[in-house]
Amino acid sequence: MPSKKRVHNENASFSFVTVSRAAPRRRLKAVFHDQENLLAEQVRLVEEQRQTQAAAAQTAKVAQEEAVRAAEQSQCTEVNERLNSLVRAVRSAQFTLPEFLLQLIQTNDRHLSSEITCFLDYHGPQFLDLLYSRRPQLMQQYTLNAVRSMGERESILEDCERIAPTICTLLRSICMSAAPSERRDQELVLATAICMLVQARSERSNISQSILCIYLLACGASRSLFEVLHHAGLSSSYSKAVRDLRGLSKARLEKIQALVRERPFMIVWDNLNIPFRVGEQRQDSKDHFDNGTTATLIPLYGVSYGQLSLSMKTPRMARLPLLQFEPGDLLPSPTQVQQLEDVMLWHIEDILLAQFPKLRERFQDRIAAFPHVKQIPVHKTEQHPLPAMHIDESSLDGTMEVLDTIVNTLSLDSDSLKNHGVVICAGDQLSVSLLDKVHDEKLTDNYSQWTEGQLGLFHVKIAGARMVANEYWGTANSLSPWSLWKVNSLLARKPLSAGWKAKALPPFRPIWDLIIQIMLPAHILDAYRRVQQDRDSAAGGKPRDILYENVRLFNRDSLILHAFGQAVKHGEIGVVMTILAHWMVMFRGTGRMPKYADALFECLLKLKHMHPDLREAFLLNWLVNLTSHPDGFKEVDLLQEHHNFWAKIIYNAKGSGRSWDWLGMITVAIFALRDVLRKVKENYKTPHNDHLERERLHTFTAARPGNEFAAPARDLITHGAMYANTARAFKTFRADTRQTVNKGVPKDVDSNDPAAANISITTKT
DNA sequence: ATTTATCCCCAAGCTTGAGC
DNA sequence: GCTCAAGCTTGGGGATAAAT
Repeated sequence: MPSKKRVHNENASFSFVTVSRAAPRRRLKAVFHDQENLLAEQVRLVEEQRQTQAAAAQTAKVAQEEAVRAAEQSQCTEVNERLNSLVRAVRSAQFTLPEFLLQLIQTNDRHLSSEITCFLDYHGPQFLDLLYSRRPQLMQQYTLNAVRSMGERESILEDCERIAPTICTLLRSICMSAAPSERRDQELVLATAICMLVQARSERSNISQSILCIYLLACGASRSLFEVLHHAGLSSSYSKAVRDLRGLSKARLEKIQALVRERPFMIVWDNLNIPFRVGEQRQDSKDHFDNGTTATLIPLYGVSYGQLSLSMKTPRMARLPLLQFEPGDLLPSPTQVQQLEDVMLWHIEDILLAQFPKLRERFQDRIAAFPHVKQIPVHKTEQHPLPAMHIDESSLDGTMEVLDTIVNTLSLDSDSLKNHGVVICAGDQLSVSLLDKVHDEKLTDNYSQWTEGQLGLFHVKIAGARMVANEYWGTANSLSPWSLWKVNSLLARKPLSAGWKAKALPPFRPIWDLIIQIMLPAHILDAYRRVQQDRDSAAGGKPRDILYENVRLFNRDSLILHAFGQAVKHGEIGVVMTILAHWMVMFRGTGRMPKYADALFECLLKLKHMHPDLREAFLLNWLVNLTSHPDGFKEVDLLQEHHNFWAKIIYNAKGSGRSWDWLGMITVAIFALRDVLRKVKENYKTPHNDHLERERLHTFTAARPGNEFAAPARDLITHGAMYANTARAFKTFRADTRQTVNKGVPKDVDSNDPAAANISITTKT
């Protein structure tokens, strides 16, 4: 026991030693002899004393409590006595007790009523607390009902009917015609009119006007429109609208700042380009791009606060992102190959059944379930957009500035960051690789300690679609009976530029629609018509049917693309990973997409070696679901792109006059374009086109006409698998084997010359 | 030419204190 | 303890300078 030890020490040191007259030796010895006994005795005495004191304190305390209890008792009996006498008085006044209480509260006697009002003002909460502690369930039920009835009181018209029945009847008789209109909700007009009248009476009752002015602001109404509607009484003034919006965003930001202190979160950012174009360029007004960055904060699903501690990240020791990898990591594993095959087979069947719903109905119980690997449970993701930053994130400095600004916006310091743990940062390939490069900036804060890059799956999907489109695009205007170009022009769709040689990247939407919506279902339906008997036609010295090979490869690759899109939609993150493992090889095979191939390789290997908790969080939050529908998942970076889309509309509406005019024109065009696109989709959704059948594309044909015009497509998996055989493969992820050797100063050189100090680098083999 | 920020004024509502 | 009015606060509107 520490206390005993302290006693021991104190007593042991309690001896005086005088230098001038030393104690007699024998006496000293005796003391020494007895010292242990003496100490034990002293310890015993001190302990005894302490016990007596404690006992005395205990008795005193008990006595005091006793007294208090007695006092309480007597007070209680006294109070009870008084209460009883009161109740007797009440009864003698011909009241029952409940009657008395209710009447007391409802009394209209001036003085009594005032007292009751005062009582409720000062002791109301206490009174309610007492009621609650007496009958919790009753009070809960009551509160719930009260809140519910408050919520129901939303209809303005109902309130009006109650408060001002005469005016309501009057207005109704004016605006309601005998025959109710089909196209117009007259109640709505009535409610609006009442709101306007009420606001004219008191400018403080302006809820409907406030809502309308926010709406106008979001639509990008001009200031003059605001003026007109405001003076008409339909909306509030422009300055109020701006004030409200500012208040709204301030409140949102405060909410986010509170949120990041109690919930784990991830951040996604993307750059936002707003073109400002002028009709006639002048020295002081030219076309220019405004580069900015928008970010969104997403609370993590399935992770508790502080669970992703910073220690889960292994410290980065080298400039290059070094990875430990084995031969098995270079290709998809056999399980993954099997998974992909299952998924592809399931999708082939699903596409057939989607075209013939009656078939699905008929064989309802015999349709196999989707081969699940690892699915994100259905949940609803919250999203909190952060203020747009006028920073160009596509540079190292910009990325650091973005991170700093976000941390400032969230008012996080190093302590709260430490409490929160690892922050997952999502973005496109460029953002993630920049984030990775920021890691070796030693001078500033070490961002790598608390960030984890997450490759955006939407951009991977775009890359995958481009790969398929470019590989099977063929040559424009060639006579080959099948190529993506051929199909595109047969369907009279908008001419595109694709293929590996094309200068511009193919637009994503049109090629996705072409491949997934139109060609894949058509091919599968056509292939179902035939039983494939031919095997690899290229084997041996047989003549090659290049078109047949192309179509088969295309079917495989587009099916993978389709499976990826579906897996994303349903939150099937296991299948997504499987496909990524395949695409990693296929991107290599193209020879033109090294960045995405590297990014996927790095991403998958990082995931393999990641701390299990962090990996789970990473995977569960790789996709978001804003609707909580089972098929409502989407990629995190797509969400950000959608934000940018809206930001552009709203921001541009408030830009300077020129851009406003310009954007006004564009937005009109966007809707027109979208309508056209929809129409095209509707018309071509189930293309009944016998081109595939006529050309017998899904059959091996030895001497096919037009074969000589077809450009053979590569089997991207085969090509990609060969990449690892090259000398410089994966060089980004391997440590630099060169070592520095100090060879000293050569003898024939002046040793005072610092430039002569020769350190040479040799390669160790 | 238009938006945005700021200042000033006004009206409604709330608080406080005097008078009854 | 109630009523009423003065004073204070808040929110809204309008004008105008600054910015774009």
